[in-house]
Amino acid sequence: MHDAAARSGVLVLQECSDDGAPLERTEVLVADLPAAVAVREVSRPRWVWDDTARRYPPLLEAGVRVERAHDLRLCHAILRRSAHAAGAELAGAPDGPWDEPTSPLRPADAVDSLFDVAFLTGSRDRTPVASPLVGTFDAPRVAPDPGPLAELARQLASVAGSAEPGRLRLLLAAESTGALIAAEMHHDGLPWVAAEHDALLTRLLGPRPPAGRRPTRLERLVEQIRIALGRPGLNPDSQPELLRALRSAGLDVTSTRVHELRELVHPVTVPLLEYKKLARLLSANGWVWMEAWAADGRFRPDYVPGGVVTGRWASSGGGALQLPKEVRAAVRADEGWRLVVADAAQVEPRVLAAMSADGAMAAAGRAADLYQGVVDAGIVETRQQAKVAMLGAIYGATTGASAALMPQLTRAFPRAIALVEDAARAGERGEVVSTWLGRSSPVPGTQWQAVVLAAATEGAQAEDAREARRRRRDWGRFTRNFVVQGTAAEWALCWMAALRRRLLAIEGRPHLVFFLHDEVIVHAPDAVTGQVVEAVQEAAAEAGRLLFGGFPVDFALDVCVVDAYDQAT
DNA sequence: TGACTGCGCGCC
DNA sequence: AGGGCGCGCAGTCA
Repeated sequence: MHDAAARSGVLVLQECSDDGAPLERTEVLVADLPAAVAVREVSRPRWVWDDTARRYPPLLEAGVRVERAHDLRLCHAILRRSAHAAGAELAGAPDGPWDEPTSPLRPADAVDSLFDVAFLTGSRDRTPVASPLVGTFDAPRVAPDPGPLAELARQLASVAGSAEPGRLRLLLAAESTGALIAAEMHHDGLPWVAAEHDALLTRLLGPRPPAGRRPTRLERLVEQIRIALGRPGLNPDSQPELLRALRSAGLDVTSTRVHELRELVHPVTVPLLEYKKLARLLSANGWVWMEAWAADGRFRPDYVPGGVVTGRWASSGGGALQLPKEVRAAVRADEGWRLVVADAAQVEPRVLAAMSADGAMAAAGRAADLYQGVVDAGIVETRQQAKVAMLGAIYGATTGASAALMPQLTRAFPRAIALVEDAARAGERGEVVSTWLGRSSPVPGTQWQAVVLAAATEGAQAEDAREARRRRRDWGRFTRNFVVQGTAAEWALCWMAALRRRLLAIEGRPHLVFFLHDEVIVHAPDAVTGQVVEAVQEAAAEAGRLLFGGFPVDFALDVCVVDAYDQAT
């Protein structure tokens, strides 16, 4: 068990000038956190706290916005694993309180904790100085049970002593800003028109039925399915039951998947496919979902920054990152406001071109549509081929159309392909790989190692050897994808952070309301949508420069200004 | 009854 | 036998 006090109520303020240099020590005793944050606005403070997901929501409730932060929990997770900082004390430490997942404070608890607040400024040598509230602090010695001050010292030391301090600093800043944005987007919410959603459900499913009953449209489809299969009591929601019924009707299927059902010629296919589609809509985004997640005119998902190993965000509850296209009509700007929807085109190939300094691939990306650029360069014949080949290279396809195109792709983009191949080989050897900014892959699990070792021992069974090869290839595909997906996530974080900073300077408080890996939505007053579009574009270019400096890779965006999300192309 | 797993499908 | 997720349901087991 960890000391709860180590995670409670402590936070730090490192004050910086506009260019990021630490300022002289100023001392503020903080008895009221919201007021203190407001007071510091002029001097670009960076708040250092244990966990944005715990600290920021109550501040937002109090009407306070934080411009910059350092999230000790998220940064700890990155630094502990980063190959660039492998020599640091953080890297070898056993699991501690900073490795625990977040657990948001209830607002009432948060208010109590405000009185535990410590205040800290950074001096020029980056040595933290403790406030009187927490006593004298000898940086960078590490306490056995590191509280936030000791943890900050460890992190700063870890970065400073790393092989890539500049990249890691950018990564930690981007990750921390992402955490701020996640909390703000939850607070502000995605505009959601329940009446629109209800109309859409009613049109597709029929009127809302009493609890426990199917909507009329689904009920009718069930009847047709039962008749077509000659099974009066069939429950199409039960996969085993449905599979048995299909097989005893003489259909040669091994699962109930849509792509397999689509191949069948039988009266059941049309109603069954329709049923599956609508049943999915009902269970994932039906009336029950609407009341749970979008009841007050805003959809407020819980975003989980850093929730995916690659650095992508995850979400918890509400399926925020799987919002189906068909319900996006319910996402509608407020009266007098619009939605600026921006989608970054083919981020992963562009990121790969920049990481590998592959000039030919970057040149193909000079076109707004990178895949078309590949076609125009005469490398493949159709856009579809270009897309399949490129994604296959990034995902590690070994068969089919994608694999067949690999030789052409390798000739055209030798550096890019070498980068992903190297990442795959490293993974197969059990090595760690890293993104551009230094987020590293996990070491393969002990099971993986055991299998590979077992297969390498004298007298291994053929079966075991096959299994080991398969596991190795699987892990290689994971590490291959990790470097690209992870770097794309870093680009997206920088894009969003740069955009957020620009939005703060625009009248009328335009704000981010949605983020989906390579797509953002800004809710903006009608009068400033032009400025917002410009800000989105500038932010994309800035993100490219931040990560890749002068390397000439374009990050093309599709941007549109709409009333409702479904109008976005 | 609740915890867990596998399936299938939504998103990128 | 292409990477990463979350979720709801059915089914299973304790």
